[in-house]
Amino acid sequence: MIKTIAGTKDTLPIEIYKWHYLENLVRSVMKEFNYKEIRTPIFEETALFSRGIGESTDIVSKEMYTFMDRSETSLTLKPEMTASVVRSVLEHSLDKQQQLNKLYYISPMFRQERPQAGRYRQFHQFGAEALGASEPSLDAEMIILAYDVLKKLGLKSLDIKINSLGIPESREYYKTLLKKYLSDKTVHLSDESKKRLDTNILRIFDSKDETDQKIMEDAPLLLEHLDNDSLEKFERVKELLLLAQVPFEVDPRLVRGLDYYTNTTFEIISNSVGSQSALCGGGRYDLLANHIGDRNIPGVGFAAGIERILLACENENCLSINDENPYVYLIRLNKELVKETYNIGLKFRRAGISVELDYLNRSVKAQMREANRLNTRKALFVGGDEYENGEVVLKDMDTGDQEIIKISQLDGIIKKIKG
RNA sequence: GUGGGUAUAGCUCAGUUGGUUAGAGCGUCUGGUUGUGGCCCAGAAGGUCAUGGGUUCAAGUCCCAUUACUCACCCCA
Repeated sequence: MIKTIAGTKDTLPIEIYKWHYLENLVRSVMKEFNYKEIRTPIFEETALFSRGIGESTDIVSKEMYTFMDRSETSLTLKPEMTASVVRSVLEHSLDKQQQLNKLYYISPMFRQERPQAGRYRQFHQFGAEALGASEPSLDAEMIILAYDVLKKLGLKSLDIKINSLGIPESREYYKTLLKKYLSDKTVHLSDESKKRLDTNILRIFDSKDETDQKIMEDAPLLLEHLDNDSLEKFERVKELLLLAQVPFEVDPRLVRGLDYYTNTTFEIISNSVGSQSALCGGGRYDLLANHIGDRNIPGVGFAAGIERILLACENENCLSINDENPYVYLIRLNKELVKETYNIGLKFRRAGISVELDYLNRSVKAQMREANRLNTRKALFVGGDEYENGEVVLKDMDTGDQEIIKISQLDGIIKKIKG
């Protein structure tokens, strides 16, 4: 038997309503904030990601699905969306048509990691990117936007962590301070962290190793060494979050893995999922456009993991009601009336009312059981004396009440149901 | 890439110190008097006990290998 490959999964009909619900919610919140949807190809030239995300990152160095096509071009399935969106804005000069572009997406992403709870090789993200302004109001808007979606789903145990990485100049200076601080402690660091000394020293803060954490407790913090402009922007982000009544905590240790971040970074964490607890992450990337293109476009954005969010919803019992069932089930009382029943069903369907009926030649009892299983609101009986008299019987499945309706009045009934 | 766990019906799982024909609940299907669901009752279908080897008179059960799944590390959504 051929099965799905590791780290991918089928989303079966029984659970699809959750995805529809989440997707609809995302679209409506995005509309409230005036973000426009953008769709980009599932694969891009490899160079876009290696340059945009950063050669030294884990994503680029070991997690990308990269392959050659027949013309020997190196292609990569998108591992994240920001680089693609920025590429698209540059390519179509959206930044020249209007100064600020507010964009959102819902899309699959691909990373070749070892799968575990809340981590898949094909996974799905929704997210937003605002390109063309470095105003802190947009940084705050990203956090508010993401938080509103999660809140509207009914999620409770959410922690928002924010930090500022400042600008490269102050960050470089700070790195020398950190190196100096660690210089006499290097031997005590974990092997992983020793490697980070050269590749990405900031990420030693992320280490889960206990001795590492102890060492880092007294380390100098980037937040204490920001330039004045970055500090002021960070203050404004915090002000706006307070005003929006979005709870957050400043986490000076929050260091995101991607190279392109400047100033604001943030993460939304849930403690009702497994160890992959980040539902959402994002930040500002004012330098990215220049990296992959020919001009500067300041930007800020976030990405949220749909599988993780749905997992959290499951564990917190949100989204438990599936309302994607047909409205009425047609019960065929006499076997000879197959065509007639089918035709009445078609009438409902073409009028925009969702209908199911029997395709298996089953007994009336079996048809009723099916109607009950589907949880339809009504059952409509076609056949017997009533049908001979030009009538059908409409039964309410909750109350059990039945009423006799002239077939000639069916159009009116349909109108009433729709109204 | 590293480490732990698991593998018996469509799903969730029992299966004793190895011992006849492998079980339950849920789900599915049929029926419980002409044409009416849920609850209840009766019945039916459904299994290469992951795969391959080994030990034994005898293996779902013990041993080894393989594969798959799963959780965690690294990192991330």
